[in-house]
Amino acid sequence: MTSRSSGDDLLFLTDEKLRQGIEAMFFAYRGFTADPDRILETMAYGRAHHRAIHFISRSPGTTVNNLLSILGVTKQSLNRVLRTLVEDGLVESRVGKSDKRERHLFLTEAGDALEKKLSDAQRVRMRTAYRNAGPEAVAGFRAVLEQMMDAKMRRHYQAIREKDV
Amino acid sequence: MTSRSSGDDLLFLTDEKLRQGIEAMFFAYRGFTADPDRILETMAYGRAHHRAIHFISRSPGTTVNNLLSILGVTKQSLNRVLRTLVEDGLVESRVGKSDKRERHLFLTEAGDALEKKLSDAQRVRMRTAYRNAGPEAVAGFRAVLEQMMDAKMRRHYQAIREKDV
DNA sequence: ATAATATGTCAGCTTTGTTGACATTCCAAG
DNA sequence: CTTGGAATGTCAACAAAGCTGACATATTAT
Repeated sequence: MTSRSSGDDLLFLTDEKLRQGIEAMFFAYRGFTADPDRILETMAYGRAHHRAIHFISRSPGTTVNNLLSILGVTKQSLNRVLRTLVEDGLVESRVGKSDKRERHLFLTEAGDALEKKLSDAQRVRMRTAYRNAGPEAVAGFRAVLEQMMDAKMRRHYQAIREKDV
Repeated sequence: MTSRSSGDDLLFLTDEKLRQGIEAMFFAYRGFTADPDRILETMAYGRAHHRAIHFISRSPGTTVNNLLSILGVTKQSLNRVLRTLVEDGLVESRVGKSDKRERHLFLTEAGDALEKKLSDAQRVRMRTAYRNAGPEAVAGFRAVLEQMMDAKMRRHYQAIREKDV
């Protein structure tokens, strides 16, 4: 653990450093989304579809409400995306067994194929970045990102993460 | 420097870890923009205005073309944002001295005040995250982000960064 | 003179978010 | 067994912020 107290060098907390961090986030997020975006624009889908597919893939059988909460959008906005994905046969929406009001979402084979395609593209960049930066940098990267999340989002993040601890 | 070769433990490069990194970026970016977004939605501005204001503040006198290249949008899109900022007296656009085709962009006092307000909100979160994670984590965070950028964006990032090295 | 550059602007389109209203289905509490 | 509330779907209208294409203007470079 890094010490956070007294004698520590606090130069990493100057406004200038913080501004650089803000810019790094901005530029990096652009890179982060660039590869899947390129794939998506060749079809009739956008980033919103990618996000839905990603989280359905990560939590098969998740309900619409849960997905809503993860994605942080309105049900109308999500519904529009989900409808096209169901119509196009990428997502299957099954009525809940115990509670029939709920819809449980699954990727079809075609949906899974697209997920893999998008996720591969994104992971290639992540893997290269991770490898170039090294394991310690990656640990730091994740620590800072986790601290940057809203508490609610952090819970979602940790819930999904608890797959391999 | 962290070693990148042979005997190293490569568990940080598993697909599962990479997926977690992808989700961390997604959730963290939401947190990253949340605070300024809350301020912006009380006025007639959005995230696009914030970005313009941020980079004009960082590089006073920058040209429209340079800003275009940093933000990665079309001139029509930027122009819409810039026009409202100039109309509202937050940004000043001065005809270039040596090349009169160029417009150099500056924040007015009012623009600077808004920049500070937005940037303060964003930095509070960054500072807390940085402090909680510690200096080494921050170094790793920035190393990974830098690796994640497109080469072109990395050049912009480094150009701005070279203010305090 | 002519070509290229930097900028601004008009019009129209797309994606993805928002509200508000309303219907349906179903669980659960009284 | 009725009724309230929850989960979902859907319609309409709207806004922010991207995009393309076309065109005008001023200025600089060749």
